Amino acid sequence: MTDIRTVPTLDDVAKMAGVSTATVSRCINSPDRVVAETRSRVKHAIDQLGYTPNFGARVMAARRTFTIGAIIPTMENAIFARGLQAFQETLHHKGYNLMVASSNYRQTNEEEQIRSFVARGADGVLLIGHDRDDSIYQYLEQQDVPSLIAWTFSQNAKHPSIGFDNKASMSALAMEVLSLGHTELAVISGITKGNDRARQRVDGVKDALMLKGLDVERLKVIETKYEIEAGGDAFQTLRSSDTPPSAVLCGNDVLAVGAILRAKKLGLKVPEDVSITGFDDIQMAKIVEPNLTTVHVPHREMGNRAAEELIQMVEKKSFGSSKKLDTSVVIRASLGPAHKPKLTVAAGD
Amino acid sequence: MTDIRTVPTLDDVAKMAGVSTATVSRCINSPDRVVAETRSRVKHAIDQLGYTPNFGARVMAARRTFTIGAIIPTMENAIFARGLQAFQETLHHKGYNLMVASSNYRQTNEEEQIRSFVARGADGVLLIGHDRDDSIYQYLEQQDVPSLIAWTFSQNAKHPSIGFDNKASMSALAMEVLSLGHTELAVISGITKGNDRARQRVDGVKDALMLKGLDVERLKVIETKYEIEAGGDAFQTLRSSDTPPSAVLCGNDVLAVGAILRAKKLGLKVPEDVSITGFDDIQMAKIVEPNLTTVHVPHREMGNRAAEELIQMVEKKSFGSSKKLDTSVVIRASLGPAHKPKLTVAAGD
DNA sequence: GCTCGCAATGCAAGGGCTTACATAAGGGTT
DNA sequence: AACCCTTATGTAAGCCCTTGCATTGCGAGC
Repeated sequence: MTDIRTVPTLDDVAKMAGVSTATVSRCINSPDRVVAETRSRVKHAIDQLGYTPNFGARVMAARRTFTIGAIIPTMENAIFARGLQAFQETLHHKGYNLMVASSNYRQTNEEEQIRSFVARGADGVLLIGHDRDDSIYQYLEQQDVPSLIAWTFSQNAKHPSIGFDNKASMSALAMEVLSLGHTELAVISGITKGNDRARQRVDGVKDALMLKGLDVERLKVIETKYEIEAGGDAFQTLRSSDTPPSAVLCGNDVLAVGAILRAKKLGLKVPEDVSITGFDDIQMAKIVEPNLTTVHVPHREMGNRAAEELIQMVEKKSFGSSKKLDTSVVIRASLGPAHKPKLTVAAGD
Repeated sequence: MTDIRTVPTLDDVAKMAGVSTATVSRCINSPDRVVAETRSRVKHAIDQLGYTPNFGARVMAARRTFTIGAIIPTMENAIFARGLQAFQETLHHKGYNLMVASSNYRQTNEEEQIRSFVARGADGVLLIGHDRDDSIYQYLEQQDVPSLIAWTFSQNAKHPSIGFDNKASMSALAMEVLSLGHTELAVISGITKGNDRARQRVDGVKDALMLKGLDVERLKVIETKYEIEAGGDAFQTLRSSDTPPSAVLCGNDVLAVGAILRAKKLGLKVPEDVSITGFDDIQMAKIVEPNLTTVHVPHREMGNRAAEELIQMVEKKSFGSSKKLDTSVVIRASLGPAHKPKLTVAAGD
């Protein structure tokens, strides 16, 4: 009956349980260092008082926030949403909270967000892709905040990453396309500047062409925003060239869906008149008609593993190890054999 | 040349600028209380040292974290992802960070997450929908953490909300359906337990039936998870009844897409054989074939406004005011006039 | 010229927790 | 029985800011 109406502190719990604050703290943070009987006494007191540790004090004393920051291009793209969902689930499981910010594919935004997270005491940060200014990595190192890169994987990068090989995956897909006799290929890519994933996907197509002994120079590449409409516009541009491609490989499913919709609008049949492929295998791929041939990426697994690895790095102060996840080419109706369209193109202009 | 290799603190800045720590603090937090000349001196010192305020200490002293928590059912549904994206953007704009957790439509999870966020010192929390145990609201009140509810709106609820009228919106859609002559309606709903939004949508359909003088009892309602496959299964169940519905209204677009895909798989034509509608107007609605008739919801606006309102509540300690946003029925190809399937009566009686 | 008020700044008290180190108690060993 | 080691717990020193109150300095009003 002393202080009614005030938030209980460690001290209160300690007094109630007849132990020191250190013991209470240990009960909470490393229970095995306290004998069972004491522990139960403390627990009882905690319940009685409805005690919750004060976050600020804890952060200050422990120099940890149990918070992980993730900076992704946008939550609106299903692939990030899905991976992030998995990431958060694992984080939560291990007692961490997730802070999220989005960069909108802008490096300056990303940098600002990183600094903001560090200032907010994030124990670690998850970043997408390797491409960014070196000063940011230095900053993170100087501030002693571990970072892990996801949605891509590269063996020889300086920083640990968990993801897949964008180049090889795209190359595998392109090989499938080429094996169907297509020779006139085009790529609708996302903006490659500052986006190694987009760049690698384009490179993957080039790899395949080289492997088949085809002329890489003839590959048409259009870069545009990752939006449905943009994909459609790019497709239309490609079609209106003198030598319209018989197969269009898109940098992701969103662009591919845009291309398919536009193709249909132009009166083209997919894949009879033109084959179209995507990348990511999001839900839409199985909804659009024809269903989209694409590269399947294990987004959830990536999110889960990224969380585990990052926590390792935070807790064990390990440097972090990279992990490559497998992707698979999923052949669906949007890809068909090449027919030389001759001059039967109905659309055009 | 004293302590090399250590993170600079307020003290260091103060010494360097030749002022007290209080002045430095004021420079950062309320610059107008410091004279310009001093301010610039301090700024200079901050830059020189690369000083960043220590988060923990700051939280502890100021009793604020500038962090807002949002607990949503799942990031994987585009409607939450999109709203959340907007929410985060506005938050960031105003100097707040976003913490995210997902409940997977489970109340117990949600409660745990709420407590976790409060313990982590969230300045406010964003919740989805009204349905939850009263004890949670009490807890939030007792802990003095303001909360705002989104994705729904109800005038007379005890708690402030920003969203739309699920019931009226669905009712408006149902009226459109009924006006096309459909009499045999069915609903594929999300699980309504603990989900007022789902419940209200079903109620909206019932409202419309009553308004038209039709028998509400005859409305078939199936509840299932918000997943494509589940929507398909539910559709199939409905079709296999003795009196298959001529129009199926789905609780959201995901279910509707599932229903459409399954309908096609079963050899049915949409909307000739059966009309199908959704709710939310996500991207998929315009991709699935036929395009989906649905209710358009201003997700981004909702996210932005929710952020503004919640910050108001946090900073001004205001109770928070509710705001209803407008939705609109979007008629697309998946909805057509009723034909009595067997005894082909012309529509429009 | 003196007093008063106000603006700018300084002083120093917390704020609640973690953890290195100190102490105490118990048990095994010789 | 003396000794040492281990285990359980206590003591108290931070951790680094914010902010109420105190102090100083200056111009205006009388």
